[in-house]
Amino acid sequence: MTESDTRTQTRNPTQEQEQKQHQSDEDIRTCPECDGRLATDTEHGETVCGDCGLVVEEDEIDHGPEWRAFDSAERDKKSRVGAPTTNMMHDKGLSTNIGWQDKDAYGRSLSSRQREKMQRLRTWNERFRTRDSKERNLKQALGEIDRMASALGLPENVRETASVIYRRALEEDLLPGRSIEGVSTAALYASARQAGTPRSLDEISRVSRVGKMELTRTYRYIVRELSLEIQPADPESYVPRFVSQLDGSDEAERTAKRLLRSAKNNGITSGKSPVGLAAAAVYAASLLTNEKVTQSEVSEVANISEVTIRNRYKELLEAEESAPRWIILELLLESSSSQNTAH
DNA sequence: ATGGTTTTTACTGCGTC
DNA sequence: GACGCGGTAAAAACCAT
Repeated sequence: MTESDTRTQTRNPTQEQEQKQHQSDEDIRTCPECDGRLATDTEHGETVCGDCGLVVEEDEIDHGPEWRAFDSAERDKKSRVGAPTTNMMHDKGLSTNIGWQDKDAYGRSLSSRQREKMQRLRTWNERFRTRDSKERNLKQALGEIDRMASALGLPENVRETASVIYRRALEEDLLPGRSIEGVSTAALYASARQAGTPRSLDEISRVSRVGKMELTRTYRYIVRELSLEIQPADPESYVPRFVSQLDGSDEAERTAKRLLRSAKNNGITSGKSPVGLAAAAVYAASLLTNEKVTQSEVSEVANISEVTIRNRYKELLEAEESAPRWIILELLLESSSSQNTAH
């Protein structure tokens, strides 16, 4: 029972109930030495004689987990030892949480007296939990981040970093004068870019309650004040999403990425919008792989005008033709790579 | 605020199905 | 004739200064 002892939470009464039952299910065999009753000691994984203390069997329990995991993410998912702390909850999930069901640890209903008591505890616990304005602020912001992230299909780690960024903004008193929505949106935008799964400003502001203007202002502010290091979005990171939205093949995806790489090496990408480049690459790739996709379809999923796609994709194809010179250019660029966004 | 750059809007012409 | 595509000019948006 060490596992449940370390927990302060009583989130899952039924599981512990099962464990109890399992434990009382003892062997009733007799000792080979003195015929005394044998007892199973589940704590140490031994079967011992109750009379003479002879250990009949030992190490019969595998103390390791009964599951297997092949990477750390899987391990996180399967391990149920302790509650993981998470930045997605305003108190990192460490505060006491009183269940809403009026049941005790064994799943039995409480008496009405107990119920009243628990209700009072719940009230007070909630008041302490979200005591000051910062906590309440954070709570709302994290809810907002969560909502937007799911609307955009962003993975959990992005939400986590967004939470961290927001938390930092809060700690550095960056909030006054700015809306909670604005800052949470900016935090999400920043973390999505940091994680290499960027969403364009348009996409973000579509699910956010704040307009694009406020978002960009807040975003810039946050990035500056927290000195976050966010590189300009890599066009390639948009490609997989666009290709899949257009039902393109892996072949097309690879081709698009190759085009972008050669374009980058030719130095024609600087100053151009990454989304536009990605869209153009996807379109160009669809031509090269004979997968019919129209410009308007690409412009639809990428939210980029057809004109931009036209302009970019021509440049991409030209760059591809002068491919052999990449290597030289690459070397030249790398020696003076400090300013590849110069303009 | 300003100037330079990029993107968008709107419109037109051309070829094909 | 609708559609996909290409081009252009002017407006709008963006960015560093």
